[in-house]
Amino acid sequence: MSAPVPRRPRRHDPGRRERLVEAALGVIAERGVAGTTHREIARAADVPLGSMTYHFASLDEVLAEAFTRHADAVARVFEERLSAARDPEEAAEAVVTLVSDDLLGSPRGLVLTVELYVAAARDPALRAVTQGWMARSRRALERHFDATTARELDALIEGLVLHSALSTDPMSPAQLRHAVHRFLR
Amino acid sequence: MSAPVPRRPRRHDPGRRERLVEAALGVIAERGVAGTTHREIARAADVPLGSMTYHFASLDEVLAEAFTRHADAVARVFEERLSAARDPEEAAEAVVTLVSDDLLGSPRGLVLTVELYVAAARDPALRAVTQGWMARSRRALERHFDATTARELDALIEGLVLHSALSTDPMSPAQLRHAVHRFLR
DNA sequence: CGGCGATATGTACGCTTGTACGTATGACGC
DNA sequence: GCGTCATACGTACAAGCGTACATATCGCCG
Repeated sequence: MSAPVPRRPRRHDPGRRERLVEAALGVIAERGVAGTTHREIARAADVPLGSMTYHFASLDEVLAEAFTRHADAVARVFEERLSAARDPEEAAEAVVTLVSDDLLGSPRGLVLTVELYVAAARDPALRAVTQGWMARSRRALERHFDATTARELDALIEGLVLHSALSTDPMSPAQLRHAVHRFLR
Repeated sequence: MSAPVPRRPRRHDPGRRERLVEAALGVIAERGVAGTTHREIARAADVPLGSMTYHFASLDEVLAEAFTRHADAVARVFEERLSAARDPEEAAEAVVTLVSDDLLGSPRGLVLTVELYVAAARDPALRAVTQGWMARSRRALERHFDATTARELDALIEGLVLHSALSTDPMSPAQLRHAVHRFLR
């Protein structure tokens, strides 16, 4: 009785490329860019190694697409929250929700963002991604605030998120609200 | 006539361990943690590969010491600038100088900091480093501001630095001053 | 329904990595 | 002076990497 070798039955998997990009994001969040390899992504998506080289020209290409997807997702939430606000007061509250719920809600997005920053420091293509993302955030804020305020507020958001993430005791929503209102007062 | 093989004459190099840690920081800044290897550090410090395994138990140990050194250096400057200020007005100006000159002055320190953040996300030992650093910064700010203000201001500084670093057009000292004073007003 | 081109798969190769370890050497205490 | 031991050095090795490529498979169009 030979061992029942589990031959891989998988075939005809449309959208596999997208699933691979998604799997790559998961691996980056869990192991970091440093621990993100063709083999690790393939394992996460349950596809053979060869599938990676078929769908992507290089590992850098996978990373670029994954980070682009991440930035786009975060920017979209940012825009939705802010476009739902009807006045500066609601906009301020939207920012608080954004930080405490969306950005600090799960460690995953946070880790991905910092990983992107590091990667962007050395890859011009990724720097374009971060810059486009920053521009979208600022534009969303400018629906409610003047350009200078928008830029400064965007920086404050960044700082609040990062600081809370690194801290042993993250700032509570009330503390975040206090900081935002103090700045906008 | 045999080729004059350049035998390595180096011997008896007290303080080599420290030089290696310093060299590691240079490599991290230039190639990132991902590109930081025993061989790369050894090359940067002009020592043989074997010297690495003699002085350090593992590569992680080198990274930990290097990042600790970096955090300490930045925190020290932070403390010096703020302890030199005599009143909140001077303290505010010290913060502006800190951000525009010390933190944004050279890309090196900035890259090292973000690399540290990423590494700390996965290494508890490094998280202790970032937390100790943050505590020192806050304590320095508390010489001039109440605890809440200190914490919020610290976050704002973080955001201003990161945002300027990622942006195509970094904020000018005047713009930074505007943001700081607006928050403290 | 037949074949062909896009997609999927397994494997091999050359390279770099972290680390271990045997040997060499010279500074320093006696 | 001399022996000893911390320090320094060169090299070897197994593991894991990105990537290339020959082969297999099957949806789709004629």
